[in-house]
Amino acid sequence: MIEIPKAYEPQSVESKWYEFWDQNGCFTADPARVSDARPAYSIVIPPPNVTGVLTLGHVLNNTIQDILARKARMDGKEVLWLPGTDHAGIATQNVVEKTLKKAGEIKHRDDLGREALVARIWEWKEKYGGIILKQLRALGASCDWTRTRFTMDPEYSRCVQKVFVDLYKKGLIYRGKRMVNWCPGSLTALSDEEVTMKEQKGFMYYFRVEVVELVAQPASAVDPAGGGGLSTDPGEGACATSQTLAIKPTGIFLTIATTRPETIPADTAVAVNPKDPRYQHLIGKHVIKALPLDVPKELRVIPIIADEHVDFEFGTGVLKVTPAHDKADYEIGLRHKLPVIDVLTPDGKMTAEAGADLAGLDRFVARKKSAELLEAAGALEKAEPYTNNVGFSERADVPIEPRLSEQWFLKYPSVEASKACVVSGTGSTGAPPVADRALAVGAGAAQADGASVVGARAGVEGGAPGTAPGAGAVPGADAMRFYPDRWAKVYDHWMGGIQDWCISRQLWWGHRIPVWTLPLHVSGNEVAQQLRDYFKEWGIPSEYVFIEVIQSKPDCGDTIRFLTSSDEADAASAKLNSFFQFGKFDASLHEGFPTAHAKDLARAIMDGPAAHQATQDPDVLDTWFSSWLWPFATMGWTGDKSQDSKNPTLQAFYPTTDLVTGPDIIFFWVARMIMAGYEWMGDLPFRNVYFTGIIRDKQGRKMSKSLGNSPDPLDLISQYGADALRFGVMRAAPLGQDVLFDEQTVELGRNFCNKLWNACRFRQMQGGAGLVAQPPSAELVVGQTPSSASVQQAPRPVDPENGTAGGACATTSTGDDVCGEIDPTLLTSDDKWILLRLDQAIREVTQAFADYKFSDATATLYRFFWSEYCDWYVEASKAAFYGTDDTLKANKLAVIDFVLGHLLRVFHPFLPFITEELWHSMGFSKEMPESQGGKTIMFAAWPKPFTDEEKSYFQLDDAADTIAQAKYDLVVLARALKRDCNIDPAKRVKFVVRPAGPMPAAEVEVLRILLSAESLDVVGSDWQPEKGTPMKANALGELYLPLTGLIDFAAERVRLTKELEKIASEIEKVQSKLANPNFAQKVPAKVLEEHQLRLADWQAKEGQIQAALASLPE
RNA sequence: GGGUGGUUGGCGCAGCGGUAGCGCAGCAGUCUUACACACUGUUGGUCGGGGGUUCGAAUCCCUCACCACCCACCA
Repeated sequence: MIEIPKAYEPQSVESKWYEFWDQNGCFTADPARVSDARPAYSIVIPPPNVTGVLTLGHVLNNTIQDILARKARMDGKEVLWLPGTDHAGIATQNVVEKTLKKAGEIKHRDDLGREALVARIWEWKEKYGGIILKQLRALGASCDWTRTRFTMDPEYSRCVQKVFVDLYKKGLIYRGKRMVNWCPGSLTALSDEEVTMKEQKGFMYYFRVEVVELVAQPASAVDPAGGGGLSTDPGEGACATSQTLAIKPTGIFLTIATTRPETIPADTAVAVNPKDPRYQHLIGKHVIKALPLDVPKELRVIPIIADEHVDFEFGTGVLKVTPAHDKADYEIGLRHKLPVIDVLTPDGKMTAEAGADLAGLDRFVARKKSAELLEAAGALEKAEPYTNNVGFSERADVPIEPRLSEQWFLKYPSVEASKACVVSGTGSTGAPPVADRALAVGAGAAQADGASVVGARAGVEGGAPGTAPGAGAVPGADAMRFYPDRWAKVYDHWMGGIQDWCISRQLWWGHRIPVWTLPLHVSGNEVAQQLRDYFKEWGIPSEYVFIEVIQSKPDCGDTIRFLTSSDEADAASAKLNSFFQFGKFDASLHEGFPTAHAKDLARAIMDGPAAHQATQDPDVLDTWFSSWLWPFATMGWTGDKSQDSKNPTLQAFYPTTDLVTGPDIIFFWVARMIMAGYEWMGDLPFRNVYFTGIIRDKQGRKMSKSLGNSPDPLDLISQYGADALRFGVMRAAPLGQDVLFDEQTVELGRNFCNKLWNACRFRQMQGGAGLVAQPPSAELVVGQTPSSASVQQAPRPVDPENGTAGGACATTSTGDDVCGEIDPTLLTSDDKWILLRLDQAIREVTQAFADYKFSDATATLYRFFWSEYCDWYVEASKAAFYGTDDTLKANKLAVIDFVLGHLLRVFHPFLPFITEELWHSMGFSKEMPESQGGKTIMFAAWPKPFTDEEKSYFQLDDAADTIAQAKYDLVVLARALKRDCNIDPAKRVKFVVRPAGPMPAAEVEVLRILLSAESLDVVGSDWQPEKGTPMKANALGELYLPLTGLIDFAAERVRLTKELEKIASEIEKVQSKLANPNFAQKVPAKVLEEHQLRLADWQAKEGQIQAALASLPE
């Protein structure tokens, strides 16, 4: 006999079952099993950073995914939950660089060099990377670990390269010199999305400049504005021609407001609004820049220009134009052909061009310094405290610098198709959110043209929300839903104003841009053609390599640009690779290399300076440029249509069903995945997107290391158990709202598990010991019960003590010799009540799933299990268990088993470990066929609510429900009565009941047990209580608490009067409503009736109380 | 500046047109033979302010206030 411990101890249970699931391949998805009867369900994990460790955010996110996956398995779907990690360029490189620096191995990344550093990062990744995936196991995540992917897996890299070449060929990727967000901390360009605005306190500096006129010398008619003196190219030096201009002071001063005085040396104009009457007359004149002071005035002359961009309300209405260091200014510079002076180094220090006073200083030090310089020169008018928004690098947390640099940009593909493809997801009435799909639509089969998608949207807006928008359309091409749907607006807004994406990063860790350039001294076209022939000879298909001749500077020869999605496994590509690494050209002159051609080529290329070698672009791609392919690149996508159409995984599981992620990456990731999905798969990447909230502490603050308010989930798991953490977090996480995390909620989860544990223990004790050890009975297979599926699903645990008094095997009157069969004729009102509650709970939880309202589901589970099952049903069942009627006991056990068997299954997605443990130790697993719960509860069928047939089979009518409910109500009233009469709650007292209708002895006993009464006498209408006996009454009858000689009449009078007052006020409320002539006239009949009933109800109570009051002796 | 979400008892939330509910916490009892990680009972709210629609409003509309987040090149 196995004794269940008094308290649930999760630790050993959790590791045991996780190992069991894992080793038995329970998480493994097999596309071959997908069929009409077994639809596919898929989720791809939002890949955590490979450097990541588990946070509460991950717990929230992955618990939801796990719940969805487990529910889908119980629904009989073939489930793929695909895990993996992201290489996370900047973050990972930073981590490893820091580690190396800390260890004193390097001072700077250059100490190692590119190849060595990347090798070290790989080393680090192999050793420490993906810890988080291991941690997810502790949480119970049912990921298909056999399919774990990394965004820098060779196959994945090939996808990235392929996509790059594809986009390039489509003309969507281009290289250009643009203003980008430059991170002086990480020394790389960033996308707009990686910049977060922060309010910063600083100063608005007002400084004066003198307006001058320039008198051109006849000798040199140079335009001072565009003059070489202010040339962009420092190598060409200051333009001496300016010196020949005479400066004529005007005595007029302009005051300029700026927050960045350190950029004054980089100003190349001063702008005013052309409509600004204050300054119109100055347009075309010049000013002398205030800085740098060590440059002669003549060299600091900049023009006053007119530009609409200038807001004359702001500051002084005069804008200093710094094309090198401000996006808007750069635009102005372009419009007015202004020169660009860069005074900042990549790491944010002032260059020599900023003047001797500032050169070498950090930009923020220089800001103060330049203010001082202005002040010293008498140019500073004032400095006012000022708060403005400054863009920060999300990763490095330093202010970014707008910086002109040469980068790769992407014009987003499939934008039109991706726009407005999201429909409202609120209504639960619509198509099932968890889309059932038979064989998934593969690439090419689906048509997601913009028109049909937009049409779907229009239909919804046209007043038919919730109707399946894609109905009639190509399967798989219907729209996507966001939960909560308000994010669709955010998505639409972003899609509407979409800007080209800067995809190159000046880092070493990542997907290196698959572009090589080869400067030539000969005709590019000729060489290009030669090369194409060459590749042809090698057998390299043209789609693998793209060759073009690009424009070069006039004094140089042509440059050839190659793009290739190289495949190292491919012999031809190996040649290609070695070819591009031109330094190794000679080494490649071995067998198979067409020597003649090679020589020609070598001559063509190498007949020049050594610098003229093919070099690969040094930059890597933005991490998101690989993650946006995640839904299909993880499934073995190749981009080759015929190959992909034969890929069972892709065919079965793409598009994925649900995506669970945070709204903070809606642009970074979600939107881009949608575009990528349309572009390369011809279909959206997922049907539903669930946006989690953000985890905050109980004061509503974001979790952060510095605040120390972010508990380690693993600590919580070891302290409370994974189920407890899951349940706690889900309870606290309503759809669409941030989660205020309090450890207390995990404690509550633990208590809940413990309660569940003990509820099962109670069942074990009633049935005797040894449930576990009992072999399964052959005849206990599903399919023998009367009507229906759900009854058939009801597991009936093997009774331990076949034949004993406590056993469930007492033959029931149905005539079946099935153990634990519920005999409907023996069901008490309590039994029927709990079955109805169970039914209701199953309905609610199932609906909550359909709506993605997991906190609703947990609330229902909590209520049903704790408040209804434990507090009432189990307590009531003790009447039978303490009694002597074995038939009744057996039937009671059958009901309990039925309820627990369903309960465990409904709980399983939320509490996978404890439910699995109990499923087995209670013997439920022995009841079920191997594939439907016999082996693991994971594949047991999700409980269904009762059908009408089943309800009538069990005679689950409202009457029984009402009786049980009234019984419990009366118990509550009686307990309160005991308190009101100042009776020690522990004292067992005698009650007397006068039932309003017939009341079987068993019911009376239940009532007695619930009241924990010493006795409960049933009396008839002829019985008269002693005057003033405290009484409570409801529809069930009147309950007296005879207190011979103990009644405090005065106290009782007070109590009753108080009660009467309350009732009177309720009556008054209803009456006044009914008295309103408008009310009776306008109100629906149902409401009117309901009010009248309520009134009658209160009045009846009033009568009872009044009678009691009247019976009190004077 | 624009947008979104929120404002219901001490805390966290539900209710979204017809008797203001739940869970924690609090308070008072109880080691009642599943569970003190429990049980029983119980105190707290004119639903942010104002206006409107309605027989009736926490619930719909308008407006204001505050909080949070997102977007936006105001130097």
